[in-house]
Amino acid sequence: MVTIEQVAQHAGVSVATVSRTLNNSPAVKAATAQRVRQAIEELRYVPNQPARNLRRNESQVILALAPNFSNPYYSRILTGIGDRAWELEYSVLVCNTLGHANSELRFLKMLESHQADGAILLGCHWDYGWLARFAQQSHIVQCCEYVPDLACPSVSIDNYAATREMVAYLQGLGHSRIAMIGADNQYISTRLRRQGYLDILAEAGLEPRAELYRLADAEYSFASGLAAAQELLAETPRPTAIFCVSDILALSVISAAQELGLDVPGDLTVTGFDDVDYTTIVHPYLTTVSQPCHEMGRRSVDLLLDGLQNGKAVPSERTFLPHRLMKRESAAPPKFAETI
Amino acid sequence: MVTIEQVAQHAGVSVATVSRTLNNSPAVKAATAQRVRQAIEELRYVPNQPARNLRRNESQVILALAPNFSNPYYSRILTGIGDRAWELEYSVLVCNTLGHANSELRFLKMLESHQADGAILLGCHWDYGWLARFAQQSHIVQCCEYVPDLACPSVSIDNYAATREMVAYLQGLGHSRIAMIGADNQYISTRLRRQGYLDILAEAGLEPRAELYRLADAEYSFASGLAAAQELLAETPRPTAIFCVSDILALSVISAAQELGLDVPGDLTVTGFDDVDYTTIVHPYLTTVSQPCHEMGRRSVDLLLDGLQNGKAVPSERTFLPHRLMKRESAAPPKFAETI
DNA sequence: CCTCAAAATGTAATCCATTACATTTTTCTG
DNA sequence: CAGAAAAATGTAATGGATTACATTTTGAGG
Repeated sequence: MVTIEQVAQHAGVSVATVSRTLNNSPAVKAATAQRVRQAIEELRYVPNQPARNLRRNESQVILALAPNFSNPYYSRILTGIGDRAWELEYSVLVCNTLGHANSELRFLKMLESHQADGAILLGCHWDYGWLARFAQQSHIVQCCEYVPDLACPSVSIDNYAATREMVAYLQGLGHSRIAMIGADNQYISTRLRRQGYLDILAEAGLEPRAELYRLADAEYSFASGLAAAQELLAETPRPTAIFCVSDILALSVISAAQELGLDVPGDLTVTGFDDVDYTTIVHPYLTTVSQPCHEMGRRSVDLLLDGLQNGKAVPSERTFLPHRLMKRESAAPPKFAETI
Repeated sequence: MVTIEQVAQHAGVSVATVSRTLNNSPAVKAATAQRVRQAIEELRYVPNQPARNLRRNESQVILALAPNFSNPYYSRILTGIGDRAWELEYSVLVCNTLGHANSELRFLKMLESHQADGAILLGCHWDYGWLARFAQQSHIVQCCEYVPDLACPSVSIDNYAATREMVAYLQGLGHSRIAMIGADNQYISTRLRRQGYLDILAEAGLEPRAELYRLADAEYSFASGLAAAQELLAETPRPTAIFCVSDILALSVISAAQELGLDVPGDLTVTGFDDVDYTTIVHPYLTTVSQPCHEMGRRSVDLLLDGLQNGKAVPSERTFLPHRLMKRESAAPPKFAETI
């Protein structure tokens, strides 16, 4: 292995000069730098990054913890993170936690052992005391979700506003019997969407009915969506619209409806959330809320590195990025306009 | 920061003893180890991993290069890689190359700079001389794809056999006008699937016709599949079955068919490849070839670490994992059985 | 209780780069 | 051209662990 020492010898300078040349220090004379660069070239020297990092006490690595990056929603955010990190010459360690606390803990310990400089958390659990500790001691940014009272910057959309907008849109189409499929998890997005749904109903003078609010499992699985949909569609009178907190759930509702011979959107309006790829693969194309996933990922990186470089700027700044209502084919006015 | 020295002092031993305790050396007396562990506990000491790695000349990190991990096929393999690495206490740096040569190169350079111990390549490009160099100097494993004459182990399914099986199945259903949508890339899988298709047609005494073989773009995009499908469906006589080299392409064919008022599988049989999640979200459920993605990922890690530990075992061993024909709804006998 | 091998522990070199501080070289001024 | 300031370079300490080798401790056997 070629070391900096050998380069120094070959170029007839000291290791300090080689190091300075490597780091583009202005203190090196152009001619000397040239000689050093040539030596590097000739010996095919590649600096040992870990050695450098040890000395500088940094790793140039950031962690990205996600429950499951097979989920296209997360994978798009991770792509954004990866792209931005690439531009800034950082590496991203992607950690599939599967929502397991011990996975999250083990990955976050890499911060303590100096294997990573900071972490971006996508939809991680926060019921553990140790997370608050990490947030204090390390550089952490939350993406998609955030814990309200955690001193830790976050990037997300305004889930409350987006939900109100969507449900208001459905009301505007003439729907009044609007059901919702939420999810059995503690995410702030889930809570805010539920609140948005309830509030806008209330504002329209509609009593929210318990039988029109169902839960899918924590991971928004297709199967659990199917079950919830079947229950909702068995109600009489049937809801004319179902607002789902994820696109997969919306697809499961469409599937359940078709199973019953119902036409979407003719007999039933269905809306999703996130706007992942497969919302426009088969008809009816899904009416949904589009999140700027890629940008959210990029922003998280910027926020994290800001903190790393300038020493933890604003501790718990909340960044909300704009969402977009994607009006497509799965939502239409109800067949028999109801009177309110 | 707490260092090993402080632990040593606190426990009344030397740094060597602390280090040995950390690494579970049998040379340490049980009582001493106990004292050391207590000191570690009390001082909340966490070893500096980069320092250790520098000394040991390893990083405990492996690279996983993928063209695009938003693609569910890759993301499932990456999940397998991540899971196995997690078990073996390795970290995985996931690199989204987008198929760009300079991205691949920059990531692979992390091997030279000792930031990673080895790399797993998923469907990367191989037209560059430097890749052969890396394969020689570093520990690399190919997953999904492989370059025939590269001395580098690989894990994949037998694409040739799988394709023959699928096309034979279609022939068995009574199809003789079987079209294919391939992809405009140099992957060995693409080549082998094409060859399998051509060979089995030939063996059935059927002249392969150029107008029944179309190409989607290199990334199997939905849009390019749509275009190819439209061309194929405009042929007269129309093919009765279309074999696609990816599930997304198959979905695009179904979409194109429905646009023309054709029923799948009534009027047209469509098959995919890979068996990603969304093959069973809407009807008709896709008949396709299932790849053991998760296991392929896990195997790649094992193969890589074998090489790392035992110093490059079998240089270019090819591992083929079993695939499975998933007979579902999108394939059926042709409506008007043709005579051969 | 002595001797000696085995077991346990310690000392110091090592991994490879960065950087504070010291030293030399260059440049500029009068 | 001397002398001082500025620029360029060098020396050696440093980061935090591992480990070869040296040393001390322990315990068995006589």
